[in-house]
Amino acid sequence: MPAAVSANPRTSGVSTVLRAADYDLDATLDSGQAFRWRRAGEAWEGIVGGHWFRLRQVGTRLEAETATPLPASDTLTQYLGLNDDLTAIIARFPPDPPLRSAVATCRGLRLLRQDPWECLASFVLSSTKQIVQIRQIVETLCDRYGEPVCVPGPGAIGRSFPSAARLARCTELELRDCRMGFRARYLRAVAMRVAAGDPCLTALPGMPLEEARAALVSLPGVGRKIADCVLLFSLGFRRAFPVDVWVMRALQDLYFGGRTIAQRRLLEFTDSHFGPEAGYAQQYLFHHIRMEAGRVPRSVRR
DNA sequence: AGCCAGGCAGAGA
DNA sequence: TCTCTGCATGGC
Repeated sequence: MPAAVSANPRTSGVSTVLRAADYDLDATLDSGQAFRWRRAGEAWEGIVGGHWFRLRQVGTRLEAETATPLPASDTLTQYLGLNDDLTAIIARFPPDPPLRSAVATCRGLRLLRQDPWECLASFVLSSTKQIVQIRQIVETLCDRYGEPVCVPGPGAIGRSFPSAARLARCTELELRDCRMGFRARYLRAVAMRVAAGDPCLTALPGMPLEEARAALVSLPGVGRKIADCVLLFSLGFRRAFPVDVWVMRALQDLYFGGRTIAQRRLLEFTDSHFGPEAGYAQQYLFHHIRMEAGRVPRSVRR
């Protein structure tokens, strides 16, 4: 990926320009995969690999500003899924009307490749929480237990997502104080397991899907749905298909004529119907229905 | 004011 | 194997 690098006197960091054809940064960063990105005018600000970034998309140009000299140049490219061949991926979707409609609306949406620990911990916090609330909890957790990160501006400071080892040293009460309720016990237990290397998250991508999923589900507070989020959003398992309440309803409405379907049958369906890029299909469906819901007042929805 | 949120675990049938 | 319930908290 060719990148023009230039000094940026305002931030004493640097700016990079990446090519981002067939890419939708807004959809990608606002589709419930990651919880720390926040809008800053036309741009998005967040932290990847311990480095602060400000991202702005202008057409097929993706401008990335950092506060310090750039980390390895492909860090961001990997994270943002810029190298995914979206045309080939979408060509592998089953040609059904719901997916066509989702692609027509959200084309350019990508799967992120997040840090596995941050992804796992964030989704442990996600159960029966709205996305806005997950964001709040994660921010509090970072403010209190993350490591300082350079950001532009005098006296400003950012925080990394706290490591498993750091959170393993927290008491359940300290975690509860971050407003995460009953999830505190799970987060603490998961942090202790991961800090002890059981499972070793970086070893999971080399395993078969079922095996990696089983390793994640063995963690307290991690079931099929959260495991699939981690498999899909951080470990590169593109067949993983997280089914949350939204996707459940959408699948029943769009593929089963509104009838309620047993969880078992639904998983058999998603496994067989959506093919090798099932995870991408899932994310298109999820983002699509969430955008539609956003435009309709709650009172009009079912 | 009440319903529900990118669920999971344990109990009981 | 399936269904039901408790769990903390806050947006809408």
